[in-house]
Amino acid sequence: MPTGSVIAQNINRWITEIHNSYKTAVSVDCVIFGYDEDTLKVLVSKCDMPPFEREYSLLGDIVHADETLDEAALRVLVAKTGFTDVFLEQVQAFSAINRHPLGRVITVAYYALIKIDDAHLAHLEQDSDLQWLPVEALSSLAFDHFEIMHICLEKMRFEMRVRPIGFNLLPQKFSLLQLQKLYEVVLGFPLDKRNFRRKLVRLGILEQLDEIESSVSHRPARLYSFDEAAYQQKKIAGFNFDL
Amino acid sequence: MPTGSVIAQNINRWITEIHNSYKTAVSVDCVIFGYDEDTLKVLVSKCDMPPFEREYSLLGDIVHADETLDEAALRVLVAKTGFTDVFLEQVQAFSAINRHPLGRVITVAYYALIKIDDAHLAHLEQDSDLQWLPVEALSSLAFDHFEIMHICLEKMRFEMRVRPIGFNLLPQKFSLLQLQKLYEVVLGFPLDKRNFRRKLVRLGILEQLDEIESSVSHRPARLYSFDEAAYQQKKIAGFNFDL
DNA sequence: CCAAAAGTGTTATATTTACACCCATGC
DNA sequence: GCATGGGTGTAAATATAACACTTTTGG
Repeated sequence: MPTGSVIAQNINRWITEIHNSYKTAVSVDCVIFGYDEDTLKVLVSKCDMPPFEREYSLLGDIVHADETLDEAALRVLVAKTGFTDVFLEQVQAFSAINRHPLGRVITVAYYALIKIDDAHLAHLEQDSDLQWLPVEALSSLAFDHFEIMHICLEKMRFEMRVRPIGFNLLPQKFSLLQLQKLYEVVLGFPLDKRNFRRKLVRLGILEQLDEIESSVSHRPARLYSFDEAAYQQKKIAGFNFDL
Repeated sequence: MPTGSVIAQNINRWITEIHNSYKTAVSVDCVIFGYDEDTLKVLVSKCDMPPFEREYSLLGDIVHADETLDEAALRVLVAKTGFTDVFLEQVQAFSAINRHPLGRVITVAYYALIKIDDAHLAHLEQDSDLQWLPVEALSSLAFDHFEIMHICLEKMRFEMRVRPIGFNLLPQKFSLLQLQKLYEVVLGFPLDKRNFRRKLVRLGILEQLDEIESSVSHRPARLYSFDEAAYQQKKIAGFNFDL
């Protein structure tokens, strides 16, 4: 059992160490994925910090004293995209000592999934520094953001197979082939149409709507929506997407 | 395209924000799992910081200016356990604003898997503040460490089913029933002996040794070891433990 | 000879895969 | 009427799950 003075000594050591570490800043960076034109895209911003003026960077910011990491990530997302209905998931911290040119900045990466729609695109028009770039087209980003993007992409791909998060990239109402195409694009391999449909329908987490596609120049597809309530019920019994 | 002065302005804003955020410290906390006496245990330390003097805490420390998070976690682990051969995996950051009584401390949690052996236990004797406690027996820890432990436990359980990490908790040489028992204890449900053996052997990641158990009062079991090289080869072709 | 764990195969069931044609709509 | 994607079923192969007895060793 430590005596009182040992305790006081330990606390002093801690206070000293915490003060010493006050030269480390903490930030969040968001890898914001969207799906548009059968392509997986990332929202990036022109970088205004040397030596990366010619590069794009992820959207991020320093974490404020009065907010958690989740709150900071959501703040960045809302500020830049105007969205509040986003799927946001912490991935991991990046801490290479010289990853930031202005000093020690440890960053915590998140990935976000958002539905790209016309309202959103209109909102973006007002910020000419922001751009949706196809994931496949990216080969470098400012700082260590390319590595961060890549790791978040892998995590997202993995989780896509295990949890029903893909719906966050699609409109509320979608056809089964839209969904299949999304999986094919994100996972990077083709899926059998009949097997895919059977599997998804039998999972029981899709709600079949009394609605069909309109203004398509072929037989219109049935529309579905994700049944969150049904998923929550099934999740408890151990559940796997398994594609 | 931002002009030079806009860039300078932006950089100044960043520098200011980084300085403002210098009131946040970053720490690592390690959830160190060991397997002993058919029980999953966590290594904890008597807490010397009010108001948690009656509690145990995880092993952690402030991250130094010249080390990454991984390095800090490894440093903590080596300092406390004397081990260098450890499996260490980042889990996630915890950032509740008042999680630490001495100020804002954002912590990054790791879990570690180590082989508890006699040399290790002897090393521990010298630090009477350290203890191996059965995971099942824990109901509270200092700070938010119980929540951290719980989340790390869930992540470890999950990864145990997908990657061959369980071997890090066993001696180099083990019998199939030792391995099965480990899985049963960690996952929390019984496994069929014959199916388990068939599955593991057919995975092709175990090396059968020319050695058997000694000094057991029953028929001695064949010993195996984990074949890291074989695993690395198979992993590429997409691999799943699948228990 | 007894206790204790080692070791071993088969069958039924469920899951996964592969595969091809007719249907409804807009132009 | 034609181009386009919508929608449907079956059979073979594979994986999983359930289950009981004989063997070997130490004491």
